[in-house]
Amino acid sequence: MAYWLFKSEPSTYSWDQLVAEGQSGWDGVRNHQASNNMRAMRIGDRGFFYHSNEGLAVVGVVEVAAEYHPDPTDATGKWGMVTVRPVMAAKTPVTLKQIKADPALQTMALVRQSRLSVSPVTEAEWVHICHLAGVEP
DNA sequence: GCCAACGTTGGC
DNA sequence: GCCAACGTTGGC
Repeated sequence: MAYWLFKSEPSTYSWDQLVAEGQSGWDGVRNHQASNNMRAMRIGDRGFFYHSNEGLAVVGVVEVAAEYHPDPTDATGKWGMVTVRPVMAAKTPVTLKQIKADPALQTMALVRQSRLSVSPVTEAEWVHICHLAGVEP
């Protein structure tokens, strides 16, 4: 199983909306690196849901419910998306500030490539952040 | 194929 | 609201 991190601006699409809807296509990604990360996802992979711009924290855990398939919002047919569903909310959101201050998390793509909206997370990073968030890895 | 101009993302 | 990082576009 692999681990990932999905960024979303809460004003555009929030954790609460995902919980309310039960699942969602991760549409709108128009960046090759982010798109390639989604291509590599398999059903059952887990990801952190991160609020960017406002909140600036990991707020929940999601699971990949459908692998890479066409993004209906893309008229060109070139881009795809995965479908995710919420697994559990973070008991304690893990802020970007915490992550940046944590020596064990400096190598995270979130820290090193701040503009990448879908990024990989290592197992060590996953376990570490789950502990900070108060959820079972 | 290079690079300047421009647009977007996202932290501060 | 500003600006750094970075991707894309278009002229040459």
